[in-house]
Amino acid sequence: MARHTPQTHDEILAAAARRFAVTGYRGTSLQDIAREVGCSKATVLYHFAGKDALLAELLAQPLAVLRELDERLAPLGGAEARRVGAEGFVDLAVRFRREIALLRGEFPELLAQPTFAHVQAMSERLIAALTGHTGRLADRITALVLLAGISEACAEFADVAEDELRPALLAVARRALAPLDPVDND
Amino acid sequence: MARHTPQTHDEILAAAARRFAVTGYRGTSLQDIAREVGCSKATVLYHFAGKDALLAELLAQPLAVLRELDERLAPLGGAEARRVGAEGFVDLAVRFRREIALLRGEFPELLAQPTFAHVQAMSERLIAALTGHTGRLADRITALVLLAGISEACAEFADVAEDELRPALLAVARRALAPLDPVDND
DNA sequence: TCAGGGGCTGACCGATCGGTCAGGCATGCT
DNA sequence: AGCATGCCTGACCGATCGGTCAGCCCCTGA
Repeated sequence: MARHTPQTHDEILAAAARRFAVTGYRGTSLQDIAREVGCSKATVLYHFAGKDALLAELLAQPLAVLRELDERLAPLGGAEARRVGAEGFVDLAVRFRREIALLRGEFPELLAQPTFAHVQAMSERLIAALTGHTGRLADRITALVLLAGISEACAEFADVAEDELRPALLAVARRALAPLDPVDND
Repeated sequence: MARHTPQTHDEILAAAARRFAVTGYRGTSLQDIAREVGCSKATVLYHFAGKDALLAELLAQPLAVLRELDERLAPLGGAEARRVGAEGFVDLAVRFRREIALLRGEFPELLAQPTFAHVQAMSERLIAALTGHTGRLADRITALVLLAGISEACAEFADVAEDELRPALLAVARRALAPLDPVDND
């Protein structure tokens, strides 16, 4: 039953990603992951400090990219913040749609944990950027509809090719954000 | 500790709605609900057949309205289907945003249960209606962005007044759907 | 040849879950 | 008074969760 190969670490990670994407983080037990890999639950916990460590490793790369977008957005304002924010987030969501899928709906609960507190702060700044920092409620509603909608669409259409998903999402974002700042062209 | 009043049923229901909205359906235990009511867990299960019965009763009304929208949508096509679908769903989401909030992200898992199989079918028909039944992938992506985004926005802005939330969401929906069928006017 | 260590395991732990059950305690009808 | 009924409870159940631990197997290098 045992693989006796040092790549077990990666196999566990891949299996966890698959299971999380189907049944969610909470809905997936270490037993489930172990069964999919073909090893024991203890082996999973030998390679990873805990269930949360598994999730953290799976999310490390997309979170790093999100942080980069956050920093890129910091000095921007108005129409440019909106454009860069929208394009940056669509790109992020499309690239890491499998990782987004495995968070499916557990965003609120998981982000409430102190481990991911900075993520919540970043997403709030992203929403502010998408409004062009107007602070108007209607604009914030629009921005949230886009962020949540794009995330869910990426999770749902995980099997669709990037170059088919990305332009469609960009088009929706542009349409939804279009009238926010009429000065904007391009 | 006991209330000894026949309205315990309603108190449990209200407490469950409050807890579900904060920690989600899965994240809320019968103990949590009982503690909030000030009764024992056994009392909760005396008034309700099970945890799922609690959820079913909380969702009964919004699901009935969704079914009504589904029937209203059945004979429609093209631009009219899109308009009625968008307005109907925004109205539904705004009216029952507290119920939507308590599903927060658990939609996929909960709707996967056979109990809610018809809900999934209805939401697929709703997406088809929002595309004007074109069947194009880009249109289906747009529709899903809207459905998921509006749901999440309603959950997030549960405290915003209806007459502030509804027009903002309708505006986003109209903007996002606008170019789908250029023949459409109004 | 044999010691050492990395990889892996079954057995086990305490906690918590949803749910069951027999019985207590008022109240109201006969 | 006696009985039935509705409401509620503590104690308990089996299942499952994430996580721990002592020890086994096998490969490697001295």
